[in-house]
Amino acid sequence: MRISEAATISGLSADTIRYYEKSGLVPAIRRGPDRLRRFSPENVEWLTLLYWLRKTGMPMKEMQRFAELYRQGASSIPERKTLLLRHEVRLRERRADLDQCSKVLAYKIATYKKIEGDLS
Amino acid sequence: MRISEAATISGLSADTIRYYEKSGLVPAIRRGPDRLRRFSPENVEWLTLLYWLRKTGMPMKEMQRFAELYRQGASSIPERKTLLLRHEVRLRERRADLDQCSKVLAYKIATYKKIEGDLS
DNA sequence: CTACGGGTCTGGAGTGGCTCCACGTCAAGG
DNA sequence: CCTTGACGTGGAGCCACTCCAGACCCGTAG
Repeated sequence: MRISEAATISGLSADTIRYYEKSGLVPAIRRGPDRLRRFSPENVEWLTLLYWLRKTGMPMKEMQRFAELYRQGASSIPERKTLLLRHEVRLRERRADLDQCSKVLAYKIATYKKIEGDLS
Repeated sequence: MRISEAATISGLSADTIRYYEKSGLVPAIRRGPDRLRRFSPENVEWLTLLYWLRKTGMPMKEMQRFAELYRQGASSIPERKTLLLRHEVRLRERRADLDQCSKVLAYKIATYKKIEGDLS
């Protein structure tokens, strides 16, 4: 499959995929005889994973490390697992941020409503 | 109060506060006779709000609009409220992203565990 | 055969939102 | 009087994209 299809499936843009490849985040994208990229299902699965990791705040350096481990094969699985577990911690932190922000907003909106009530 | 204290209380860095002021996100920061910024409690409350909005993904353009409305006084309160309500929608979307990512991670980690089990 | 439209390539510039730094000023303390 | 430390400004640097120009290739229509 070619880049546009890989983009729609993974959620990343074609530009971002190329950028990720250049930055070493995507191991082993082959090229066809036409020099165009060909994406295997594993490639697309990998990109989809990157999509979610990035979207939830994993920095590129960490994704680079992750890709490096991936290239090293099955022996790196324990370390890959710890990396993902650390990301789960980040998810929890982000959820706490969202909750905190919800509270702040609820308070603000309530005071706005009160002011509106006072004015009318 | 001066910038470093405002920074620790609001959660923003002094650099970011100066940057926000320059970008028109913080109305009416006075200066003392020493030309240093003096932050009122309302200033700090405002900065804290900005901190949470930014941290949860409100773009600067929207915060600029918000600040503009704030400068227009109480008559802009309905529009400020809708702006915050729209941000609440964004919070829900982000929570959904985190949940989705959690699922992806859980699946990945489970397959890693399975592979580790198979190897040993 | 040629023209053209569409998808892809590369390299490079531009953007958003900070972050860091050099250099200068000023007030308080030793 | 001299140093120290918080603050000021202007500008460079950084991350993670995003957009664009210009070239290439393929298929289809005229």
